[in-house]
Amino acid sequence: MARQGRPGASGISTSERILDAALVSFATRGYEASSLDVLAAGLEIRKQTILYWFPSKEILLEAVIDRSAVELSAALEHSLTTAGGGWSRVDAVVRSVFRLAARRPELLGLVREMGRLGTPAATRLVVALEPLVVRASDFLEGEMDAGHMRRHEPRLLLLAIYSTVIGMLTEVEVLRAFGEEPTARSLVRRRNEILELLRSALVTGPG
Amino acid sequence: MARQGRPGASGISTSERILDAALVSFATRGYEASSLDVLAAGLEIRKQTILYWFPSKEILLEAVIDRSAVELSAALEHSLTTAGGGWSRVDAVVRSVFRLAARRPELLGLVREMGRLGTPAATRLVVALEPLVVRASDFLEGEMDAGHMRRHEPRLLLLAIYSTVIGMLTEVEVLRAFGEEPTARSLVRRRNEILELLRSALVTGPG
DNA sequence: AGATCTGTCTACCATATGGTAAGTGACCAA
DNA sequence: TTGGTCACTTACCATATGGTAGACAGATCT
Repeated sequence: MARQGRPGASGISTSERILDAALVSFATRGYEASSLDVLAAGLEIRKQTILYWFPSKEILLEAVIDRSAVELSAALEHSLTTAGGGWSRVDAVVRSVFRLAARRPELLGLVREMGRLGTPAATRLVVALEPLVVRASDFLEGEMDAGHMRRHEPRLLLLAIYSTVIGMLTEVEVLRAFGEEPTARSLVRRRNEILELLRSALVTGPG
Repeated sequence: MARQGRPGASGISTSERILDAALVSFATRGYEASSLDVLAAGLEIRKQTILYWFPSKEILLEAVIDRSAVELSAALEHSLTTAGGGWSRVDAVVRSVFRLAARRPELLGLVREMGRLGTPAATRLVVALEPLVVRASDFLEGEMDAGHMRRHEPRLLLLAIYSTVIGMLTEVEVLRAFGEEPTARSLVRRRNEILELLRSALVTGPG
């Protein structure tokens, strides 16, 4: 892994700036379509400075993934662990994902990009997020056992929730086709729509 | 648009073979990451033959999109128009999307790729599929008015359904992370899971 | 037979790509 | 003062990219 490099007068270190820009580019244009030259130009440094901190493009990708995985875990783990039981915890997690999407959309974009970054890059991200999946899945199963939620296969249910949330957060072009502009207001509407849907799909008893 | 070119002895015309291969490559590797040289090599022709039929890479993309839009519309329009009313129509449409995913996964992959193919390519696909969206949206609204389905904003509901289905069909890497192998058996399980979920989320009255 | 059209090819080209090698200046410890 | 490390640079390079120009064989038309 690349060492840190102290922050210059500018505030954040060069390597951090590179990671930030690379994350955005990988998440929006895609890894293969991102070029080190363009990246460097955007940062007003030379390409070789990038290669100084990250000896190859692939190593840069790995660094981006590792850092993003940490950030993603941090954002989710809190609400997944501490929020109340039953539906209110699902609600809390979904809300925190939406909050994350508003603050750092690139992170969700990178997750969506996973599919194209075949092995081993995708594996790296998957492995890093695995504990989260396990925890979420166990939680859902427990709630079903307790009769608080309709019975489904926890993993598949989780996959469905994931797909819905990620899709509604990242598919900007499709959004437009469906008449939604990617504004903050729209984000809230989409969040509420998902919550309603999930609630009526999952919660048992009087609605 | 490129003319057709009669089919050689081999069966299908060169231009069709190019479109097929390009669709697969665009859908899996992405447009920018697909190279004409590699495409040509896979077809055992020279790159210039591709450029003969499609004068530029972008024109090739447009042709791929146009053809795919036709195929997508055809696959969906039938079940969207003819299947029974209420829930059974939603059921029929979802099933036909899954059938399409089994037969021609590239088509769904291309749709998912839309986001990265910014304007005007994405617009092209969106415009071509717009009538489908309108019809589906109107149908949902009608069912809600009739009290057959829980009230939601039709467009947002459609977007959520779209996200879920596309996600569960195309996010192979995530699938693995969630313990699902991309087999035919798994496809059926995922389909049934989605149908159950949607049913409990949408259908009113005794479940 | 000669001219034309069609489909594919070889030969190039300018540019962009990821990456190597070797510098340069600032700072720091001896 | 000098030697070394750090952060970043200029100078290259082999390869791959999308695309142009034009040759060539076979079919079709006159």
